Amino acid sequence: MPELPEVETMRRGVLPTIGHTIVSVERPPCDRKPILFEPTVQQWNRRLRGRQIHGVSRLGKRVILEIQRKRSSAVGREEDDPNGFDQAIVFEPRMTGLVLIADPPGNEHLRLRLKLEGPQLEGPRCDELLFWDRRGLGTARLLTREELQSRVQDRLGPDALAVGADDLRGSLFQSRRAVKVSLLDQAIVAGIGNLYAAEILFVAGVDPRTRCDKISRPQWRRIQSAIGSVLGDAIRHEGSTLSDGTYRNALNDAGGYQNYHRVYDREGETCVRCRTGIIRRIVQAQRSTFFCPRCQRRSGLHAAVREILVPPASDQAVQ
DNA sequence: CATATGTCCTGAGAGC
DNA sequence: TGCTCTCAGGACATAT
Repeated sequence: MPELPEVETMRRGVLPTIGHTIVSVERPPCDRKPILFEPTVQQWNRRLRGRQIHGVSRLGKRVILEIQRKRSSAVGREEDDPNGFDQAIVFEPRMTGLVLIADPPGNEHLRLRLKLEGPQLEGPRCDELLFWDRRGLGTARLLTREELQSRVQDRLGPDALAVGADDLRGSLFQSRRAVKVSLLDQAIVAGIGNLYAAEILFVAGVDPRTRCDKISRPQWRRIQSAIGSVLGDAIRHEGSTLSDGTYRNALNDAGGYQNYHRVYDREGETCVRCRTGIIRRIVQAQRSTFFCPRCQRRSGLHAAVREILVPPASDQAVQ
């Protein structure tokens, strides 16, 4: 389920396509229902043929291919304008979508192929860029720069890697929703999904059921700090490939952060921090939430402080 | 207005 | 073994 770390890893993986020219756009035949794709493939070709990829960015959980603007030269010929982009391809992987420059996991479920040409420098081959999506909940859209602003950027809160504790508190201090549900709201903060919300609140030592209007300033600071550390670690490990094996980076390699999950999908296991609590699974807004009832409490002292008062069995103590 | 629920999709796994 | 059923959760539509 690509969330910020997975999408950021995809983004980095397709950076080598920058400077390449789009030769054609194809929608491979697919037995299944086609993904949401707009406008038509003819429009994609008309608007993209001969254009260069100017940059690759990320907005929340979307990968953005920036398409270089054309400008008219003195003699009236169109040429590439190195100063910007006027269109954007927006890939939204949702559950099982992948943006690839390597062969996809299978020939089935290939949704889009961009044929590219460009200077073949050292590094991975970039003669095509693919969008593959097993479940077909993902989307691929071609937007103008203005549409990217109004239809994507303006609807998102600050990026999770840049959000401040006061942003979070300011948006949520009157909200009665559970904090875990609010962290999934992309209009509050962009990039966090179900898996990382659980990991973040574990690191922050906050009970996921806590109402936002009951969260203290120090707790917001710990949540903000945990957002940065958890997502940063996950990016360093190139995201999480769960047991279904779906998530892959742009070269079709699995991520590694699943080996570091502390609570996600660990119901019934002993908490890795206190070595006493048993990880619980509850359902919030129709999604699984995992947490340690001992380390994550709605009120009272932060777990790190409690450890001083009530030390858990630690490795040092055993030694 | 804020918050909650329903919807889409495929394939893995459970249970019989 | 082979069938049916449930579940996973992104974002958005619709309901309360």
